[in-house]
Amino acid sequence: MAKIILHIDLNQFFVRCEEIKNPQLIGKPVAVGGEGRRGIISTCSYKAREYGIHSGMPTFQAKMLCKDLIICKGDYRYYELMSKEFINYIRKYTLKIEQMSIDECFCDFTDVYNKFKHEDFLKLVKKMQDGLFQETKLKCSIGIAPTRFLAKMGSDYKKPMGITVIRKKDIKDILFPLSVAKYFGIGKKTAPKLERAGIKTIGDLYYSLKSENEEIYNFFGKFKDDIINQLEGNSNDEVESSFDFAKSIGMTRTLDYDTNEKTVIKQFYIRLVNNVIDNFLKEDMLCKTIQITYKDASCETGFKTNTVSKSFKDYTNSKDLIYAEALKLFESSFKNETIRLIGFTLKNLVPKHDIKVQMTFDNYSRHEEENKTQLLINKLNRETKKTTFMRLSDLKDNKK
DNA sequence: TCTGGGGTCCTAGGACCC
DNA sequence: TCTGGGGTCCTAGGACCC
Repeated sequence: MAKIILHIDLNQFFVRCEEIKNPQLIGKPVAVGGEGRRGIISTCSYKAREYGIHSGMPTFQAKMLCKDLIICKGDYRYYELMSKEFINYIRKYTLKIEQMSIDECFCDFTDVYNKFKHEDFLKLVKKMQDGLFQETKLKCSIGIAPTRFLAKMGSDYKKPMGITVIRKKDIKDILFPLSVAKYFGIGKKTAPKLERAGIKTIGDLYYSLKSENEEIYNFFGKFKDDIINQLEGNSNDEVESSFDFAKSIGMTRTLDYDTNEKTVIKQFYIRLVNNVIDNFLKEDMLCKTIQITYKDASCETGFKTNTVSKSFKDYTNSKDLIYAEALKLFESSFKNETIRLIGFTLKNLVPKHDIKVQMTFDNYSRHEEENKTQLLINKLNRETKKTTFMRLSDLKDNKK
């Protein structure tokens, strides 16, 4: 029997958190974002959207559109606490929850559904939505569907406080008329290309793939079947209520002013490296790769981002090793360009518990090449882990 | 005043091993 | 002389999402 998957999406979450903290903000043009010279809007209230403000817009531009715009700096610790309240509330209904980001999750409601008739089930979902609001003051939109993809598209369909059911037979009516840019996974680079090729709606996309339109077919390569499956309601429907480990930890920061002064950039970089290593060490993980990100200040190249990376021979959590290699990589990669942004990321992370390590990392300062790690990657015991950890992870729909 | 920052996944070319 | 082919890892870059 088909599954009943819910996707629950908190409406304008950061702004809503600010409104809960300070109800005087309700109904006003409010945005959460950076206030500095190079700040941008992260989220904004529906009132602010009436002025044409949207996320990703530079703050100064948003202020030009609405001079009364209230900018909140953003309190991410507080948002994380609210996010935990959200998940804890949903747990009253099911434990099959997969948190996708700070403000959204998938739930498998198949068992819940089986206890109710269809009509009663919708009432139950409505009750859950209202209950969340009463208990936490958070608003959410809910998509109900037999697959994750359709549930995700459903929660996006009607906001705020929407509930949208997309059964297989509803796909043509609900999704096909939508702009192709609404398709989850098609972003601002791909959508214009498709539109130029005459693919304007999700329906156009589906029929062109089905008719084996060669241009579109080649464009999507191996994903064409995934898209067809998603649009026929046959894609992945497993909700994995598992602990999802981060695969990378990093920080990037935009400088207040572009510069090519090596001493300034290096100082800035060292602060980033230290912060990233500190965050990493809290996670009980090992890493294998370090990466530096540079955003070139030259406008002609359109803020081109360059990365350089280096992998260690073995997984490590040695602060000394990572720090020393981070400096080396900087020295070998920085070419006196004018820099707008710089970042440092640790990649290829694995949980320490999953690896049996004979570590001699402490010897690093004596002889770095002597580090010998013997790794045995064990299969995660996913069942015993809880889903409270908040990490972005990806939708499994595209994975086959 | 002039476009952030946290991530994930995929791809392609080259190196290297067998 | 000439130079296969599979597999894996590393590196860099691109697209996308929240």
